[in-house]
Amino acid sequence: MTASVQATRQNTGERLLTPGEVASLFRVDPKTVTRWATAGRIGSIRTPGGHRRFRESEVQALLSELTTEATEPVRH
Amino acid sequence: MTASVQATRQNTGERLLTPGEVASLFRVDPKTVTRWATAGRIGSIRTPGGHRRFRESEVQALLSELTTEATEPVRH
DNA sequence: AGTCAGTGGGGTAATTAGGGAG
DNA sequence: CCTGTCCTAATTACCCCACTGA
Repeated sequence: MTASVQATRQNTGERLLTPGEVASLFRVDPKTVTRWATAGRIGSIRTPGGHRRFRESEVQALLSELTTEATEPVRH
Repeated sequence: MTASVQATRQNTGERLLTPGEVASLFRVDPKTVTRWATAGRIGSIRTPGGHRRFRESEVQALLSELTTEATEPVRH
């Protein structure tokens, strides 16, 4: 089927990450990532079952801010 | 859309997605989408052979509803 | 007639959510 | 204020084999 491959990429090429994957990127516990989502520090998509998925683009953006590492905490 | 793209179209112009396509959108396993249908979390249409198809509008609505969880003011 | 990726059904590990205490 | 760990329950992921769909 040729349509399946195409339909997969229709959504702006937005890749989603699991809490565990995000946790690995930040070197933190998955629970911490969950708290970030609850506090609204990072956007999240919930599956019908209640599990969270995170946009890779948003995660990358947050990682970029970390590499810019200022001595002063980022005011949000 | 007058040319080549002749995807699965219903009378209502409703596009149908396969379990694999829906799974890609939510970053879950196709089997998980099947469980959603079994649990009634998402509507499904069965082919004469028993395979499930899902309405794109319903899937998109699910994604939209569950996309923004943070009601807290997010400042950047 | 065939091929072959995708799906369904069943069952068993691995993640995750949520609260709570350190 | 933020994070890592412990706990139970729920959800999800990966394994098998047989069938469907294009």
